[in-house]
Amino acid sequence: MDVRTLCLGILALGDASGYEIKKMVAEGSFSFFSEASYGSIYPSLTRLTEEGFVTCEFFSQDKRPDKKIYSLTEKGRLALTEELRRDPGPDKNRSEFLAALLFAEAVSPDRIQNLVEERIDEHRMKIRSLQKLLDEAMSPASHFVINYGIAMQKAALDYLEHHQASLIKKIIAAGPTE
Amino acid sequence: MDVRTLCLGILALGDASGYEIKKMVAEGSFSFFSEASYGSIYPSLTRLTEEGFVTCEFFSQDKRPDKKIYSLTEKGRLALTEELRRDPGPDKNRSEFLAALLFAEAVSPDRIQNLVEERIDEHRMKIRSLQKLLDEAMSPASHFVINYGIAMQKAALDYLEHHQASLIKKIIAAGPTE
DNA sequence: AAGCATTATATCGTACTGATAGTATTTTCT
DNA sequence: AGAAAATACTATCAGTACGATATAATGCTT
Repeated sequence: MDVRTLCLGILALGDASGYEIKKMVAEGSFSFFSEASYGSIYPSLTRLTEEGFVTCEFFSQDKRPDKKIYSLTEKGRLALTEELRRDPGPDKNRSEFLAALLFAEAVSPDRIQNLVEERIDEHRMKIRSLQKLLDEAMSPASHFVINYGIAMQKAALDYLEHHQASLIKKIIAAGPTE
Repeated sequence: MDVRTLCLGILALGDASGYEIKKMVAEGSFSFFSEASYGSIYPSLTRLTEEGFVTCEFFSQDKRPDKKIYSLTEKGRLALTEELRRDPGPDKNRSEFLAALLFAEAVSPDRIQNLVEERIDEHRMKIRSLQKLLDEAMSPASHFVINYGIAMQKAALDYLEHHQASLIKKIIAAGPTE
C-alpha cells in the first residue's frame, strides 16, 4: 500500500494534519503494520489535494504553529473504496535482528545471547505499549488489529524465551569461533 | 539493513551470483524477513566490487547465460563484522491486510470474512513452505530463524482462526453498513 | 509447436526513507 | 531562574530501493 492510499485511509477515520498522520503511523494503531515518513506524507497530501481527493483547511493557531487539516472528499472516499476492493498484498516482515543472527554465526555466542536478550526486552515493551493503545481503541476493527499485534509480539517473545538457550548451545557446539 | 549489507552477509555464507542472491531473499531462509529487488542488488554488487569488498569472477556457461560469481574479500568480511557490531534496528511489519481491515469498516462484512479466510489459507501455505526450507537448512542459526518464522505464521493463523467470528459479529452489530 | 517457466544480467521511472532545517512553545531538569 | 529537552508543526532533498520491463537462450508441458 502506497502512502497515498494510507493517507486516504487514515483520513477516512477522521480529519487530520500531516503531523497527526505521521504520529498515527509511528505510534498509533497503525504503528504495528505500517510506516511512512514526512518526506512521503506531505507530498502525498499536496497531490491528493490538487487532485480533489482531499480538501485542506488552514488553521492559524495562537500558541502553536499553523496547522493544515485535511478532510476526505466524496471523490476520495470512492477512490479508497476502489483501492480496498483489490486483494491486499502479502505481509512483509523485515528483521535486522534475524539477519544479524544468520550472518553472525562467526561472531561470539556472548554477543548473540546479548542480542536475543535485548530483543526479549523490546518485545515486552512493545506488548505494554500495544496494551495501552487498546484502551483508546474504539472500533471493533482496531481492537482486532491491535490484539493481532499483541498476539504476534507475544509469539515472538515466547519463541525467543524458549529457544534461546538451545541456539547458544548449538552455536558453541557447531564451531570454534575465533 | 540496506541491500549492500544484505549482499555482504549472504556472500559471507558462500559465493553467489546476483540472481542467486535474489532467489535467496525471495524464496530461501531469508524470504521470511528480508527482500530486495534486482534494481538494488545489481547496482550494490557493482559498487561493492568497485570498492573492494567483493570480487567478481566471470563464468561462461555452455547452456546457460553467463554468470558472475561474487566472493567476499577480507575487507568485505571486516566491513560486515563492523556492521553487525551495531544494534539491529526494530523489526518492521507491513500489512496491507490489516490496513484494509481498519479502513474497510464501511465495507461489507462478507468481504471482510472473505479477506480473512484467504489470509488463513496463505498462512497455511507459508507454514508448509517454511517447513520444507527447514529440511535444507544446515546451520543452527538458520534452523532457529526458520522456526521463528514458522512460529510467527502459526501465531497469525491461530489468531485469525480464533477471532474471526467475533470480529464479523461485532462489525455487524456496530453499524448498519450501507 | 506453442507457450510458459527457468536461468541470468541489467536498467529506468517512480516512490520512499532518513536526515535535516526552521520556528515556537511547553515541560523537565538542575 | 535558567538551560536543556521534548513537543508541535511544516517542509525539502539526496540517496536508496522497488517494481516493471528488456533481452536472450534453454527446458518443460500440453
